[in-house]
Parts: sequence; structure tokens; C-alpha cells
Amino acid sequence: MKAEPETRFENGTDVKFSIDDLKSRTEPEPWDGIRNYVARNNLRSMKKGELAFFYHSNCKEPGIVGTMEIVQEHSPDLSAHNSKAPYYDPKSKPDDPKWSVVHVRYRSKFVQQIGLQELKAMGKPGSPLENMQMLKQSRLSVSRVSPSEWEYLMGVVKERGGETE
DNA sequence: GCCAACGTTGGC
DNA sequence: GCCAACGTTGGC
Repeated sequence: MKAEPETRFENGTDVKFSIDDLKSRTEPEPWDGIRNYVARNNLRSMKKGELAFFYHSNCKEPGIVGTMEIVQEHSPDLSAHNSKAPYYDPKSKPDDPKWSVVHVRYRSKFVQQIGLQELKAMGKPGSPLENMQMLKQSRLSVSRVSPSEWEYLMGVVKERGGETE
């Protein structure tokens, strides 16, 4: 799941959200603003208790920086109906919401992040991540991670100093 | 700031 | 339903 750790204004609001921002939250964080059907459907398939990677995008050093937990399954993304919200969508109607959120909670931060260049190298044909959705559809902000992809990446994390809370 | 790789829109 | 034109994402 991608978020932008550097300041950028969208509809008058700073959309900056880093893993440290998530870490500082005391309440479950709604993952809102997803406005792509494939990404939304991925949100809708998430189950409570599942884990997700936190990816820093549109920044100096893009890559996977940590993990979080799905603490609440999907519900309507009401921010779509707020004309002042960063990702306002006038085509979503309150009585028939188009978009969804899940609620997440911080789990861990990697001692060393896994950079996009490394991910791409692991995604070459014949490599462990050759079928990873985020490498095939690089613009998707919420993408699927298979159990074997997760295991492989967490192995890489372990080799490089592991995770911190 | 550029632009490749998408996704969306709307005329026909 | 096709597809040209346009808009968006996100790496570089």
C-alpha cells in the first residue's frame, strides 16, 4: 500500500503520510483516497488480521519501509463526498458510495528499507518476485502480495537487520 | 519538469 | 462498443 512521505498538495491539502506518521497514530487509520477500481477491489479483499507492506512513493527513495495490520475490513470511503478532501469525487454519491477504505495499524519499520531498484531486480523473469502485482502494474496504489512474495521479502528484511517496533 | 504507462471520458 | 483525446501516477 503506497503513501507519499513528502509534502504535496492535492485540492489544497497536504497529502504527506509517512510510516512515521502512521506510527504516531493512536487510533486505527482509515486508508482513504483510493480512486482506482483495481486498487479498491484489492482493499475490499483484505481480511482483518492480515498484514500489508507500507511503501513510500513519489519521493526521493521509493521502497517498502515497514508493515501494518488490517484492523477493520472495508467500509465506504466517505471522504469522496467531501468537496474539501484531497481526493474528492463528485461522481460518488452518498447513497451509493463508489470507494472503500480499510483501517490499518502500524506494526513495524524495517531497519533498512527495500528500495524500488532492488524490488525491480527481484522481479526479473525467473526471480522470486517475477509475478508481483506492484511490479507489473507500477501505478497501482494498493496491490496484492502473495504468501510466497511476503515470505521472500520478509526473509530479505531479516538478512538486513530486521524490523523495529 | 519530463514522460511512459496506464486509466477515463465522451463523441460517434 | 470503439477509440482518440485527455488526465493521472510516479519514477527519474
